Amino acid sequence: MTKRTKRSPRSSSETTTRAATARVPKVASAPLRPKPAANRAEKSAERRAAIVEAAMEEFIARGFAATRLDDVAKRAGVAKGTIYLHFTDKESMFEELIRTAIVPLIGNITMAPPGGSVRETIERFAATFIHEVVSTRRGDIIRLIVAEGPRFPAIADFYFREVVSRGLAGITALIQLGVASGEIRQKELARFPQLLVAPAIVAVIWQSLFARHAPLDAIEMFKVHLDLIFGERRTT
Amino acid sequence: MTKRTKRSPRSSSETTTRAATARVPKVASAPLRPKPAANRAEKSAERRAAIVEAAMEEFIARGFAATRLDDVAKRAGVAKGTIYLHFTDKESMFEELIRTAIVPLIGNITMAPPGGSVRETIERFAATFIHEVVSTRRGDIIRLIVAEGPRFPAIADFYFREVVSRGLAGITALIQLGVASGEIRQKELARFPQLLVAPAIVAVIWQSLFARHAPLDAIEMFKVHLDLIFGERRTT
DNA sequence: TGACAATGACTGACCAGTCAGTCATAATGA
DNA sequence: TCATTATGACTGACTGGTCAGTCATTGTCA
Repeated sequence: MTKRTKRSPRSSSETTTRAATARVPKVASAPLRPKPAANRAEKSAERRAAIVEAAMEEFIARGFAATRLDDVAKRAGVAKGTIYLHFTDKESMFEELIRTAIVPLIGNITMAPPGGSVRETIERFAATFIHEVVSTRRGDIIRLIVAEGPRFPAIADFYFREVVSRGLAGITALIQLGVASGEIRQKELARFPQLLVAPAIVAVIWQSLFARHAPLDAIEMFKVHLDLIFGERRTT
Repeated sequence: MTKRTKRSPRSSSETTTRAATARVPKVASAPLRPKPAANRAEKSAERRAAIVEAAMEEFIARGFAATRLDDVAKRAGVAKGTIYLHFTDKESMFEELIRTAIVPLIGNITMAPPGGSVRETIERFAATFIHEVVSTRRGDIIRLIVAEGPRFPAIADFYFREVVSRGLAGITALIQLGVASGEIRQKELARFPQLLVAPAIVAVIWQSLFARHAPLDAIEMFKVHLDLIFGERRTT
């Protein structure tokens, strides 16, 4: 019921921990040293980070229902009980994980440096997305949301509010900019910003399911897609 | 191990079954009456169909791991043991379900009447797809494949072989036709047929996750998408 | 009546969540 | 500075419940 209100981990110095095992400086008064990483709070934060990392891995590999917390604990190098010091239960753990995993995406997405043409902006954005999401484990998180969303309305809601609606709003603005400047012919595109990102979504899914059957050059595909919207690309 | 090879259910008269409980006519010779459905084979087929139907429902709602066969049995109006007369175990049941659920899709997809322009053909095809898949439970099956695919390589493989590669091949052919006839400007599109279907995939996902937040007119979206490919549509 | 289909109580493995006990670290005081 | 006490993070054996799969019994058709 009552959620623990640990603050999220700030520092994450992993290697130093082992190095400092032998002796712990007894600076009783000053909490001025964030680096050496050996006091209680920091260790706890590190463990939490390890749990989060391990849980992410397991959830991605097996889905929510099939993931065993015993396995998560083992992977994190921690006893099962420890998990419950950081999370109330499996379900809220899952939800919290998805939430925190998504947040950094928003940061990257919303910052859209307005330099250059609309096409350039979108191209840059798409390259970032493909590089940071499609080709990494974050893509799996998106797949995870698609997979578990219907069973976790809270997650679907959160994702819609924080990512989808904002992202689409930003893209709509970009499209309108492009229409105004004459770069984009098709005015109707602004009504369906989903069309612009659709290839990226498909790339994520393809990556998870079919990459080993037929690899897909997401960047190149997206360029062709942009050619459809902006007209033939000049040969680079 | 050994798969049972019952043929798929043909007749499905559900209400009549209950109505006919009291007395069963003894027409031993003539199998000319498909409706009353009371001999052994037919009853068995009906039960199997009920199980398949119920299992589909449960798997879509909960995913593979979280689905209880007790619930499937209850929903199908059957004892749990009966399920094991038709399927070896939960896993092979799931795989077989997905396979048989997908087959009808192929039928609908491959039949592409070549009348009219390429755009018309694609438009007709898309309308069918959206009507038959996006707006129905078959869309959920696609989502289910996305969700469970990584854990069931056999399913991902099957799906790629039987649906994705064939579908994309057909679409590639259509695109090349369009390029040859001058309807499609962008030759490169043939390299990424995924681009043509991407909006449909996105529509499926949107439907499952976000429809209640923001309904999406898939048909209209697809038309705008085709306008990008074929040029502005003439006002109907 | 014989053959086969259907049943559902039962088994055993599995797993989320608990909690009494341990021990490294922090606090206190002399 | 060192000894003593207090703290609370961490552990992992344990519990209660769940559920896939089985099989002896019962029902039904030909």
